[in-house]
Amino acid sequence: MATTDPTVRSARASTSELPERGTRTGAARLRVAVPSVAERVADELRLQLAEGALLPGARLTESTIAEDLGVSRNTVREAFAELASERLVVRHPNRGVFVASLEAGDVHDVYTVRRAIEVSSLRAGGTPEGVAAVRAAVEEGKRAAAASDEDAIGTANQHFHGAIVALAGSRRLNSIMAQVLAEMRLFFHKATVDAHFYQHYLRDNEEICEALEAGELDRAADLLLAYLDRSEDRMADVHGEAGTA
Amino acid sequence: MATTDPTVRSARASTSELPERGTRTGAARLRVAVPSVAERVADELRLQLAEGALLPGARLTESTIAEDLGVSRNTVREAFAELASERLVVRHPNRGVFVASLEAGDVHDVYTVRRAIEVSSLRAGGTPEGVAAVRAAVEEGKRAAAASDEDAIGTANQHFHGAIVALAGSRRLNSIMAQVLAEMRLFFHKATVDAHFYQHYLRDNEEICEALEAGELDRAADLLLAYLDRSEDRMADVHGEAGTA
DNA sequence: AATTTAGCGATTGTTCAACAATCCTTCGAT
DNA sequence: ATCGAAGGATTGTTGAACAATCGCTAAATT
Repeated sequence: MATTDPTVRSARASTSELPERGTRTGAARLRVAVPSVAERVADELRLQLAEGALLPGARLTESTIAEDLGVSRNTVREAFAELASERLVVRHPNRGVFVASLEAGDVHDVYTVRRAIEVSSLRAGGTPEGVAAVRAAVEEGKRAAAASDEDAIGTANQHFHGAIVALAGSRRLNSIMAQVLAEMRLFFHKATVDAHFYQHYLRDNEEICEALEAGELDRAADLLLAYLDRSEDRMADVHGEAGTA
Repeated sequence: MATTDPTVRSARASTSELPERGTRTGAARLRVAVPSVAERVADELRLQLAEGALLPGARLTESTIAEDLGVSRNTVREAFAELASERLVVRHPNRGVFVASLEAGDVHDVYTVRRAIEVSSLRAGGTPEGVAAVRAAVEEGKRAAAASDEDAIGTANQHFHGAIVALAGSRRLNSIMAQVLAEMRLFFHKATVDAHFYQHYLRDNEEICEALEAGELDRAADLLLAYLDRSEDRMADVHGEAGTA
């Protein structure tokens, strides 16, 4: 059992104060929608989550975060509500919130969502710009591979799948996909994958992209489906499978 | 433009106090997870939303709801955050939260999500119990039709589609579908449909169910897809189409 | 010695009261 | 009639307070 220690790396955001919001002396020049403090707190936590400053299982203490970020506990609470709705964090009533961690079952669950959303979106075909975005993500991945930039390869891969979902042109699907990708990112920190983990992806992505560009949607969809299945297997391996039930 | 009047029916929950939670004198017999006050507030609002006590576009004033439900403004705020994450309510910064309403574009968007999720789930086939649940929803609809119970027919229809998604056995897909259905329910209040609106559904549902039971997943999926397309068209009609963009 | 019990400290859940910021409206000036 | 300046109302955020609950430690019981 790779159960993460709940006390590991409890939120010590040290001096990471919230970015000032320009003190607003010179009047809001544009109706740019200034994010509320609660949102900025959520953003900050999301960031720390994404870059692995907060590991799965870590406990987030309200008062600590409130102090570190210089906001009220109540505001932190609202931020928690947001993160919880995104499944990035789990609330244990009366015990606190903890950084979420994908269990074996969750991996399969997440891939079930991805299969549904990505395949359906790909079948939509999308606009030429949409297809171009997919192609761009493929190239981004190739460049990252050429530079042997592990992190960039992973990012490019997420861009690729994000671009596929974007083909459907649905706000809701996009936001669902964004959440799923955020969840997976969380998981990847536990599973620091080695170089060739992503290498396979690059070829697959390109092949899918080519089929898409050629308008062979069925073939593209089949390829994507196969890719997702393989990817899930690999993820399950990394995690240490325990009977998906 | 059927723009709903923002002041219409602002939350006057009158005497709808929150249901007491047993005062907890006799110690919690089971670890039944007592929902927090914020959750109960969200539940109450969700209920009023579902039964049309709060119409789309209506404004929800923090202080009013706090008083009516006998809770603090801060707690109402947390409830709002939850509802907003479910898209049942929209936050206009510094202006308040309003009951969400589906615009023309949203209808298409919602159906895009449904096509992705429902078709994919149906293709999974599911367990015998899952299929039985689908069948049960069909029968429920028939009974409701026999009794000419408009409301019950609609409910049965939602059960039917919920059961289809449940075939995939994915927590996440289920919760996504639940949200989508909640959004649609919201919309239906604006579009009080006439009797034969649902009548067509019953035949379709049964046909899909039969294909599913026969193991003809591809055919079932095609039927479902066609159904969703037709349903979207009808919804768009009711709404008063304005060019889906 | 092992197990249960009781008590303690810490943290969450919730309330309350205050104040700044912002928006909408109304009124008044031009 | 148009524009701009108060005014009022509501949201956004804070800080402090207190009850409820949890986990742990130490005492008490068998």
